[in-house]
Amino acid sequence: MPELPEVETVRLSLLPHLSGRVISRVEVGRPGQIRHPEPERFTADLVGVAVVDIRRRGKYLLIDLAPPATLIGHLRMSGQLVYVAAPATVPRPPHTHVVFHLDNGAELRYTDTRAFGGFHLVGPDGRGTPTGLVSLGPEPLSGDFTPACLKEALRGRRTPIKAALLDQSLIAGLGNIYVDEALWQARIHPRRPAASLSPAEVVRLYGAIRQVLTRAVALRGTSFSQYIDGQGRRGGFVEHLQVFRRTGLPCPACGRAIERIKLAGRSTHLCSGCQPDPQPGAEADLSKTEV
DNA sequence: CGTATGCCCTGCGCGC
DNA sequence: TGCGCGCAGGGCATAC
Repeated sequence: MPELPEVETVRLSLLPHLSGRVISRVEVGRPGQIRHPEPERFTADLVGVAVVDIRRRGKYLLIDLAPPATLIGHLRMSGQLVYVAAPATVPRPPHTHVVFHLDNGAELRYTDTRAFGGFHLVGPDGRGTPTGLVSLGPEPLSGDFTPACLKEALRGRRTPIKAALLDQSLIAGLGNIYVDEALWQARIHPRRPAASLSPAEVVRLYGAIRQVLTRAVALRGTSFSQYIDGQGRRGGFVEHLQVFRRTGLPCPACGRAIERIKLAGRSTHLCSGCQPDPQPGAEADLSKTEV
């Protein structure tokens, strides 16, 4: 599941290959993945267009083009964007929904088993920009993001801190993996109301978010079964996960078994020793959701 | 406005 | 062994 570190890794791995390349043809095998404009116009408008740069905002990949336009991609759960230098020698994987042919004979292939991801092609007027990108919160790894920013984002929110951190309009780029990891590192229970965090806890959480994301980017993200970067390589952060997908294994800090609960509609991993429950009385309700 | 819920989609793991 | 069911989950529309 590509989150900020995985999308950043895809960006870095694609940039040297795509920069300056011209799109010669676009194949769309599954029109539903083209979100804007209509698939016919999408493919027509991209022919003869050059790639100038690749940026990232949250989990969105922004491919800047010339003449001026931006190809905006989102990988969602299972999307993969892979550069293939010699397409004739590499069979297309199943669920390859979009193929961008380049002027050097290479292909940029978009593969997505669950087909949640997709593309927007947006001109200089910005029409067709995904609503989630318009309302996206601050970049957690930018210099602008400070503990005061985090405190402001959480202000007045009664929703669980986990749900707040997953809300892309509050902070950009965090998903299920890195939220669980950051909350564990900050020793904060995921169910704590967002606005109830003390100033010291906000600072701890801020540091944890920055550190977890920075390390994950350095290790080229986390791979389970789906995620690979633009060259088909797997991420190295899996071995550094402390709680995520480690239900029943000992907490690296205290040795207590990692628990798994359901929260904000997401599976949530935590250590009840290191992350004290805000409502210990809700024990009976919790047991129903624990796995 | 803030918060909660359901849907999109496919592969996989579980239970019988 | 084989089948069917339910879960997994990011973002967005919709409802309250």
